[in-house]
Amino acid sequence: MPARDTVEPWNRQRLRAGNERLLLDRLRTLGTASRAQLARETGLSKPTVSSALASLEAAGLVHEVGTRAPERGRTAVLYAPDPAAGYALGVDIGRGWLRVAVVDLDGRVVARADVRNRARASAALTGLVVDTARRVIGDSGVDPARVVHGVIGTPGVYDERQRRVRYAMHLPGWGRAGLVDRMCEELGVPLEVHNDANLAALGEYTYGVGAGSRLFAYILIGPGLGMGIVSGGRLFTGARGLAGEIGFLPWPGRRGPKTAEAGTARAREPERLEDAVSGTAVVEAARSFGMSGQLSAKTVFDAARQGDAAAVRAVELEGERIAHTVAAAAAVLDPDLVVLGGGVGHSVDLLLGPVREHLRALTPLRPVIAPSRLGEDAVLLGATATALDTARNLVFERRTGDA
Amino acid sequence: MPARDTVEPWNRQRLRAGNERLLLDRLRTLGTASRAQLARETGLSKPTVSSALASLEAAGLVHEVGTRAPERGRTAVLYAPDPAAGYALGVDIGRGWLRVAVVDLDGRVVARADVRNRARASAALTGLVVDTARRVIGDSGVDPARVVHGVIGTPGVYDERQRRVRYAMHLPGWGRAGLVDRMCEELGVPLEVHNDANLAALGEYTYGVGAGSRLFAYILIGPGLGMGIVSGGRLFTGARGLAGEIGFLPWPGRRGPKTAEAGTARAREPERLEDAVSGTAVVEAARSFGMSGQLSAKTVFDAARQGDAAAVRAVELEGERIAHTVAAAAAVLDPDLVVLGGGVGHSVDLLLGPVREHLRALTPLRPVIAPSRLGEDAVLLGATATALDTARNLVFERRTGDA
DNA sequence: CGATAAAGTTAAGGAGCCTTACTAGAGCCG
DNA sequence: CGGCTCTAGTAAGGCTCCTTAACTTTATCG
Repeated sequence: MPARDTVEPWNRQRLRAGNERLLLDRLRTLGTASRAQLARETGLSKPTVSSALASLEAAGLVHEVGTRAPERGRTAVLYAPDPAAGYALGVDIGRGWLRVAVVDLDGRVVARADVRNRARASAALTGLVVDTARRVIGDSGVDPARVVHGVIGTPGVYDERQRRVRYAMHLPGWGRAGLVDRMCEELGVPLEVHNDANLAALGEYTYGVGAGSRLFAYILIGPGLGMGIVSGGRLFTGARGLAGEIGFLPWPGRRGPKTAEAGTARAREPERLEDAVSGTAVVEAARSFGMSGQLSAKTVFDAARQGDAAAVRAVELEGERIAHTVAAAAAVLDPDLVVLGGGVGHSVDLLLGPVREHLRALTPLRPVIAPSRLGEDAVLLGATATALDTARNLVFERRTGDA
Repeated sequence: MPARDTVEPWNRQRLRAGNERLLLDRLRTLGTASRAQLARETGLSKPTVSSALASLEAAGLVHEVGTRAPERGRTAVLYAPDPAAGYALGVDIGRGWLRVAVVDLDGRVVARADVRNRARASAALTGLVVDTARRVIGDSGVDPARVVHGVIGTPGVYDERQRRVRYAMHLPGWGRAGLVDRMCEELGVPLEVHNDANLAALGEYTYGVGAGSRLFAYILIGPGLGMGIVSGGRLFTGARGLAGEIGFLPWPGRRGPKTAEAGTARAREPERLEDAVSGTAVVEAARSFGMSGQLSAKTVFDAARQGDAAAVRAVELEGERIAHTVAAAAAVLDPDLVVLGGGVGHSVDLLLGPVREHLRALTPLRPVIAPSRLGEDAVLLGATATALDTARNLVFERRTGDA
């Protein structure tokens, strides 16, 4: 496999930086450790560890946190990364809710807000995001200058060139150019934008059931349909960031490979897989099976739980369609785990059975299927996890500058 | 994105090795360069380049290859990597043909053989591989000890634990355990086994139309159906090496999402996508449309080229089914390029039109679709490219040992 | 033939790591 | 209680390898 990683020359400064980085990372995974312990674990000599750790402490990235007495011998001084050396911002812009959180470098949430998103225009939405973020940072008591990076999760894909979000049909006005730049400016925090399904996948990988999976897929079923793919701990985005846009999967409802010839397209089938699987599709299916009244995905699932025949059939159909989606993803990606989340997350217990059953009929590849553990928080936590990663890098790289 | 790369400490020796590596890699991409030029390009100082290059030369990895006079000033001494510092072996085990090639470190083929594979048992096949490989190495005039690594391409997936190839239905006896170990022993060359579609993808990426693609998919249509995925220059294999096993894609012929309810499974449709798209499926389709006689995929395509109505319909159907495959892959992976290869490679010109047309109806995502440039050689060249990469690493790492 | 420019070497200096040898502190044991 | 032993951490010296700067060599140009 070609493609090298590093292109920079390795001089002594890089050597030093590399070792400090190594120590800091090890300290983060261990939580707390003495110098002697770090020397044993990293393979560096004790003097080197002492001096590198002194640099890190001078930069404010690390500090003493107490002592520990070994079974015999001198008590060791323990060090730990300083969680307050920087903060990261996570934002989840959904159709119904706006969620914002600030986390410290340990990943702990220090402040959070969930507000209803009633914005119907771009200016209202950006204003709401900026105001809420300012309020959350204020609530946290953190110096705003210490918030070094932010990540926003949203439906659609951010186009770096045009500086706008594309394919975000459910958020009115959100596709205008320059919105993110303006928020970035007003908040004074560098912002990145990522697809919500991708972030949910990363969140579930970092804090939820995905931990340790070699390749896992997170299917986000809400107002829309999306999939996030995490491969070896990294997001898999495809050539243009559109990987996992499974709303576009070929779907017999649209124009089956065989019906093309005969021209016998069937009437009531939705045109796109997205419309067939998303939350609104459940409602439509329930209606076509005879349910009536004010329906939402939640009420249909609740009715199915009560044994309502039409609702049960709608849920069954939804399970079948999800199975189709999972089967396609399994054949192409070979995941060891598929997580179902999003709006239907609360009702995955009802769906798991039908999905697994139909999957048996569709394909011999059967990855483990599990419900989301983070539920509605997956996108937000994925955003903070991503921002956290960048923030840790930034704080480390700036360590020589000021402090 | 979490997951760090290096875990080892950076001491002085690693520093030196890293810089030598940097120089060697740069020399490989440039082909040939002077010391001053390398110093400018890598950012290392001239004395460092001189001394590191002297080490590499002492190890036999690099040598002088002449001089070049700049516009003004002293003539420069040019260096280049020594292609004879090691060799790599590539093997393509197909149902009809066995292909073996030996390449030098520059990737140039120094000897090659293509023989018919008539083996019908495991012993015959391993014997044929070993004999042919020995013969090719002999023909090349290369010291067998200098062949440091080999890669074998085959249908199916190699299971490291059970030490056998799985899912290779078209090769009788090839699934037995320990075969690869035995060949490795008899040849005295470390061997790896990879899926043929994966290697073809890598071959097409390295030497063919895939060059520079951020994410590209190679669909191998032959006796079977497979897909290789190259992401950022690296093979994407999924959790268990089964990524791209698109023979398992859900296919309405098997049991469409809708026919499940109505129970109106249609008669003549193949059960699995693999059977519907592979070369033999073209023959069956042609037959069902009225062609008769001794048919092969090639004869059907030839007849279509002549205007035979039944053959044209069969090709049309094949194009439609391939479009289904491409659409599924596009929605999940977002490739910027999809290459069609394998046995149908010669006839891709006939298929491209129908595939593109049906794709328009299936999905708004339309990656570039191109025919394979390497044709039947894709698997073999992918095998040599993969073996070459390992061989280069091995030769570099052994540089201090003997030489 | 001297000025200029580029390639490459030599010499001096320094950064950072390792090893060795030491000090500091804590428990155990006679 | 003093010495022994074991671990943590520090100090000094040495080694490797990189950089800077000056110098040599060799080519072209006026």
